[in-house]
Amino acid sequence: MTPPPFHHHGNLRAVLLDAAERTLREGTVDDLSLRDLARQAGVSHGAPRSHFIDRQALLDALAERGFARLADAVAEAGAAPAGTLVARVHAVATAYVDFAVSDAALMELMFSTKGAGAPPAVQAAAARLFSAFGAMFDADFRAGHFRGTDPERTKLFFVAALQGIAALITSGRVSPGQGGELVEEAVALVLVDGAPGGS
Amino acid sequence: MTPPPFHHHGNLRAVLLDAAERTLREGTVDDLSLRDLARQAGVSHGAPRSHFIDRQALLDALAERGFARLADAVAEAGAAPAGTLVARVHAVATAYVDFAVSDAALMELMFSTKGAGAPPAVQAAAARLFSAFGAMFDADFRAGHFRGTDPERTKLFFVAALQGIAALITSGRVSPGQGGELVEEAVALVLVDGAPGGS
DNA sequence: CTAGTTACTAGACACCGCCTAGTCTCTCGT
DNA sequence: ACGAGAGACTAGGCGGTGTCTAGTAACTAG
Repeated sequence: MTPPPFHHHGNLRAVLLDAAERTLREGTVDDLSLRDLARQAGVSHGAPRSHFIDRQALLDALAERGFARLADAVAEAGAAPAGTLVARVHAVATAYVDFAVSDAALMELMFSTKGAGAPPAVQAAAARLFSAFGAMFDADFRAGHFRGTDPERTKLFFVAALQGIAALITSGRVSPGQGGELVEEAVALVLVDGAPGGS
Repeated sequence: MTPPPFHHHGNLRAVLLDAAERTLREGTVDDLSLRDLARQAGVSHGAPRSHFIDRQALLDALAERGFARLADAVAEAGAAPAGTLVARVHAVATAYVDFAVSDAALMELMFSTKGAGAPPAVQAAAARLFSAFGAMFDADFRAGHFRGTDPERTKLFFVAALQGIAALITSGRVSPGQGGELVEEAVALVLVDGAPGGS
C-alpha cells in the first residue's frame, strides 16, 4: 500500500505545498521554513530543492495557488444566476474579503511580490483573477448601474477598497463585524442604487 | 568633538532606527537584520540588545515612528486653511498613498502587527493617526458633504480604500499613474459633490 | 544492458536571532 | 570622596535556517 518510502515518492511537491498552506493558515509567512516542511514530510532537509530551487520559488508557487483559489471563489460567488445586482456584487465582495481574512498570511504573500519581479506563472494567475473580476459585471457597467465614469477605473477601485478592508481587518484595526459593514458601504457607494439587498 | 567611540555613544538607538529605515526604504522587512544594523553602526552584534530586547521590538519601534510620521503627513496635508473641501480631501488622500508607496516596506510592517499583540506604544500611535484622520472632516460630515449614512463608517471606508489603492500600487498591480486616478475616484465617490477640484 | 536524468540523502558553510558572561563607564547615595 | 549599582557595550557560543555540493538510488530511454 505505502509507496516505497525511499526515493521517488512522487508527490513531494504537492505534500510540501499542502503543509505550507496549513502552516500559513495558522501563522505568518516567515513561520515557513523549508527545513521544517521537509521534516513534516519526513524527508531530508535538502529534498525540497528538487522541486523548489529557492525558498522564494516555494512562496511563488503558493501565491500562484492562492490567486487561482481566490479567482475560483470570486467566480463562484458571482455566478449566482438569480438575485439582484446588489446581491451579486455583495456576494462577490464578501467572498473576496472572507478569503483575504481567513487566509491572511497567504494574501499578504500574494500581494508582496515586489514590483515586476514575480515569475510569469503568478503574474498570469493574478491577471486571471483581475480579468474574471472585471468581466463579471461588464454588462451591468454598460447598463449604467455603477457610479463612476470609467468602468475600468471603478472596477479597480472596487477591488482596491476590498483589499483595504481586508487589510484593516487582518491587522486588527477593525473587527470582522465592522468589516462586513464596510463591505456594504463599498457596494452602496459603487452602485447607483446602493440600497442593501437584504433590508 | 567626537564622543568617545568606546562605550556609551549614547544615540545608538536612534542610529539603529535610522539605518533600519534606510534599509527598509530599499528592500523588504526581512532584509532587516540586527547584526547588519550593528555592523552599519560600527558596534558589536550584541549591542542592539541594550536598546531592543527583540528583533520584534525594533520592528515595533519602527512601526510607531511610521505611524507618527504618517499622522504628521496627513495632518499637514489636511491643514490647508484655504481651498475647497474636495481639494483638501484629495490632498489628504494623496499624502496617505504617497507615504504608503514611498515607504512600502514600512507600511507593510505597520499593518502586519498581528491582532492585538501590538505593544501599547504602537497601538497609541496608530490610534492617533486614525483619530486625526477622523476629526479632520467632522464638520464637513455634519454639514452633509459626505455620502454614506454613518460618518464613522464612511471615514473608515475611506482609509480602507486608500490602503487598498496603496497595496495595489506597491504590489505592482497598478501603475502610480493609475493610482492617482484611483485616488480621485475615491474622493469622487465619497463626497456628494465629487467633481475633481483641479479641472 | 548501459547511459542519463531525476529524486533524494548527507554534509558543510555562512548567516541569523538569542543568550550569557565579562568589562568598562557613568551615576548616585552616603 | 568613595564604593555600589546600573547601563552600554564586547565576545563567544548555541540552535536554527537557506543554500551549495557531492554522492546514491531508482526510473527511463536508446
